[in-house]
Amino acid sequence: MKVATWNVNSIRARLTHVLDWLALHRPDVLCLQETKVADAEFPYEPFQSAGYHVTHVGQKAYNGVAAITRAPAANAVTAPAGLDGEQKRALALTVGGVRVVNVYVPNGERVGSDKYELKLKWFAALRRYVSAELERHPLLTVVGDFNVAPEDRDVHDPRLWQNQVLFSAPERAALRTLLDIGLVDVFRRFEQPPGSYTWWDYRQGAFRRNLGLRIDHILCSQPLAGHCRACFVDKTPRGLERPSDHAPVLAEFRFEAG
DNA sequence: ATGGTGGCGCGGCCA
Repeated sequence: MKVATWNVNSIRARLTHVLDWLALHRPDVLCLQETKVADAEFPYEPFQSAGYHVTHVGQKAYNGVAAITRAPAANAVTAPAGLDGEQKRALALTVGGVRVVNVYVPNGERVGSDKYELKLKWFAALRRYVSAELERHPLLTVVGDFNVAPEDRDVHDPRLWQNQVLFSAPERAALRTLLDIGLVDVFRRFEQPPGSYTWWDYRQGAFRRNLGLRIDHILCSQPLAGHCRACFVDKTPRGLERPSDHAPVLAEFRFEAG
């Protein structure tokens, strides 16, 4: 089973990139963030033609999350408790026996701003929601754009980024609370190239210079993490014409028979 | 340099 996450920064602007990537990797579930469309404007048809089902919760111009699944999803929740505000940033569903929570955590603007405080509150609500989900679903993954780099090695220049939004200590502590309740960052279960990032600013040739941060994650419950056989960032789409500023992250799981 | 690039949607917000 393959699970992927990708902040596409507009599904309409990135439709060809996403369809090409889907055809190449054939994930069982691809979670998207920043679709930037209301539900009625989502381009369902091309995904259905590719043999996929779409669960989407979005709004005009901002935010929006989707799960693209090979099998029909079960028990989809598009307004998770505590994460159900005007901003469409979370959904949950079950596919292939795995509970998948797809999140687009608020960016936080800058340390100390109102949006920063909202981001920390959002993390607290996410922790509460995931704790409840874990009790019902031992095989659970929380994926998406968390807008936080966990460690020094996830930032091209940790000294430059210390106390900055996306890497401040309170944000990292908030992300860590998800690990404290039992989730595992499966990316670090495997050997990775140094300088592995998932987001590069559009400005000043950041991608070409690999000035990035690892802020998109696949966090798994311990029972599910035990089945994880690979996890990697695919930088390829970030190098295409008119790319998203994020690259997709993909994890592969094996469930032995019997 | 309080900049810079990009999406949405057509001025300014958001990232």
